[in-house]
Amino acid sequence: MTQSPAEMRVALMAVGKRVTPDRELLIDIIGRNPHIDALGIHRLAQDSRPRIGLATVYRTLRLLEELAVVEADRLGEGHSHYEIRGRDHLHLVCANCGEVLDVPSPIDWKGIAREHAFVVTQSRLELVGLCAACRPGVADHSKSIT
Amino acid sequence: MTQSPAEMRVALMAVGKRVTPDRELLIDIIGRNPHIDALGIHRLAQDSRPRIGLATVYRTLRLLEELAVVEADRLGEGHSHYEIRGRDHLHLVCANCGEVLDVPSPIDWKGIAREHAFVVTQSRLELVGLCAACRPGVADHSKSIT
DNA sequence: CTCCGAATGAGAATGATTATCATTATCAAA
DNA sequence: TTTGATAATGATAATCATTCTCATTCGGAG
Ligand SMILES: [Zn+2]
Ligand SMILES: [Zn+2]
Ligand SMILES: [Zn+2]
Ligand SMILES: [Zn+2]
Repeated sequence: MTQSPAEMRVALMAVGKRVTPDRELLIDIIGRNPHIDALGIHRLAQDSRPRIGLATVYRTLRLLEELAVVEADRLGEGHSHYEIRGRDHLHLVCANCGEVLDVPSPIDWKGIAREHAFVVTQSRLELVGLCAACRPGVADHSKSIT
Repeated sequence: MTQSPAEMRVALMAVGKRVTPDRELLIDIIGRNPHIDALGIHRLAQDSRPRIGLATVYRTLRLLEELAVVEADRLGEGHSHYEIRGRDHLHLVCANCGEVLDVPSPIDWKGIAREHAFVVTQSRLELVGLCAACRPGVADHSKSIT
């Protein structure tokens, strides 16, 4: 359940997919930028490969999700953010500035799964609120709530 | 942080919004059908008020979300599902049949919040996996994964 | 009853994501 | 290396959920 940019190569080959330059670049970008979104990935990718299309970004993201190499989270916004699948953790999402804190997961989902005869394959946990910098009384950071 | 179809009336009036027949009907439907989606709500609403528009459903959902009367969850799918805000709980979402189990939340987010100087206003917790009926080796239920 | 702002319905617009299709890249066999 | 089969890609159209617009209707204060 843990992946690294290098292990992706194995995951791809395991299902007969090619390890292309595009795919190596994209997984590398995601690895270096936790919680980045599709457009952000595309923008960064174009620095190295100007002709890469947005469709390839989405296609690759979906493929890597299916291979359980990356995972998507909505993080309170209307689109997805991606990160390499790693240690189980939850997200503290600031509703004001968008800051996302990764916190070790306090959930014993093995126990919960056992208790409910449920096979857990994925956990999405997020707490939305205000980060220290955005506490009431502090000047706006960026994406203020209307 | 807990609401009932009746309390909505108070919440609406508190911010100068009207308690219309549409709104009463919609909140009632959501109350009776946990984890229902916008189209489902619209379909049921039309039984009582054939002329109600989908826009009204979405407008009302957004309003009730802002008033913290209902909350939305993605539940693994590409659209939102709604339920009345009640006891803090997490969702066990079956990736195969779509079944959603509500489980009391095992998360001490007060402690987490304190620890990270974070003011938590909302928690979205879900575990995706396979329910008892969909365990490997069991015949398909409905929405099988491709 | 009359007036005005709130609420609604119908449909256009938007934004994210996916599908299509013609073209290009890859890799193995000849 | 050339060829041929197949996977991957780019450009763009299509989809899907949700939001917006605006003309019309509704509801309640006066
Ligand atoms: Zn903040
Ligand atoms: Zn994270
Ligand atoms: Zn199931
Ligand atoms: Zn629930």
